[in-house]
Amino acid sequence: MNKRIEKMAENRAKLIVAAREAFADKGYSAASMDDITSAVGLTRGALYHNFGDKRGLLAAVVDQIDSEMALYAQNVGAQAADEWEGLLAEGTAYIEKALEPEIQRIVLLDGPAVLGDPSQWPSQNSCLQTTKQTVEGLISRGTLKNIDSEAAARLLNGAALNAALWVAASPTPKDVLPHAIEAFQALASGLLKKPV
Amino acid sequence: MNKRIEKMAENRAKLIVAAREAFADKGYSAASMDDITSAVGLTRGALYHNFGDKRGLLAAVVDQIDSEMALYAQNVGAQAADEWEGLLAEGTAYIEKALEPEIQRIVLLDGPAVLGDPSQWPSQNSCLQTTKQTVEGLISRGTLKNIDSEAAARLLNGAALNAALWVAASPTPKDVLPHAIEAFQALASGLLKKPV
DNA sequence: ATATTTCACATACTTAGCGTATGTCAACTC
DNA sequence: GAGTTGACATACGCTAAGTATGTGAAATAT
Repeated sequence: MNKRIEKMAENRAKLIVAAREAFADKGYSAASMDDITSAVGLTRGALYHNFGDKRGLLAAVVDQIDSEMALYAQNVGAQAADEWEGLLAEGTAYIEKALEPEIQRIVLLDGPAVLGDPSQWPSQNSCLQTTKQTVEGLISRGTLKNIDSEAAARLLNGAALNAALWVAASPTPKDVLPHAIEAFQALASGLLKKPV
Repeated sequence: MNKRIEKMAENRAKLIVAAREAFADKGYSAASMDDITSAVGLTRGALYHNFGDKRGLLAAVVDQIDSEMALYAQNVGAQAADEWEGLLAEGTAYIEKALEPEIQRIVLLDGPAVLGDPSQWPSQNSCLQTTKQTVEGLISRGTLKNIDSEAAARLLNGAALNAALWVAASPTPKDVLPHAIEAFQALASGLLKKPV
């Protein structure tokens, strides 16, 4: 029973997949809603019914990607030797993830422009929450200086984000990436109470 | 003589002013070119002749703002006691500048989304160049660790930028700003060879 | 089991705004 | 002062977002 809500969820998922592809490929504004819907055998009617408007669709896509990234970052962080290494690992993982064109285009470029500041997103930017928690743990354990955890998390993410943009846009990403990671870890070490 | 190029420069300037206002107010995509031109008694013909397309207009606006910011940052940095203090001062100046809605909307949100990575802009992001030079000076003097100067500059700017976005979006910017600045300075100190 | 309602989605239409092709008149050239 | 250039205006087409309305299958009621 309830074949309708089942079908609806299925269509929503299909639309998000199609939108994700189109947004990544052409960018938000150049991606047409007719193309997205017809790619999965639906019409704009379905889109407006499910997501309200084009922004709503982008929000749904961003939310999905964001969740995936947070999950990934958490896994990477959990595998590190200690929590401090975990923070560094999370950061570099973030940089590497952000090298994917899809992430850049949708989450780092179009997302903020269309939806506004990431920290205000309904998805709450789960990625940010992850690092914030790690930072808090490290502060309470006396590893890090006693600074505002949200501030630290935001700046770390911002640094990593720009590092990724820079690396991706460079003609030789492979050569530049190590420099970016090195710089990131140097900056992060500024948060340590007792410098290495 | 040459009344024509004079008039043209004047019109260009007027259009940039109008565009700057419209972009800051409504955002890039919502700002209509008809509105911009009619606001200064011209038509879209003038706009397309001078800037090629809408993107070209945004590029011109961004270029102007960027130059202003670089000039400001340099002045602030030059007034500091030493070069290290100058770097910190530049960073906080950047954060404070980025609190202006105009800067945020045009340079930090719409700019990257429409024009792509800032470091590839024709204006070369003069602001970035300024910090890069400061960093190089500090490295050669042995104050900072020997890391890639461009990487350091990019990450510092990125951190500052996100700090500004965060502060501006917060319900109580005044209270949050000091935390942002504190975190920024902590991060920056990670670049120091001999920690304070 | 049939009638009724609901609602997920389709269809048709309106409108806004970018880009382009063409026109025009003042400013420079010869 | 006739010809040419070029900065800008005018007019048009086209794409694409949003909206209002239609439709048929699934859920519910009788």
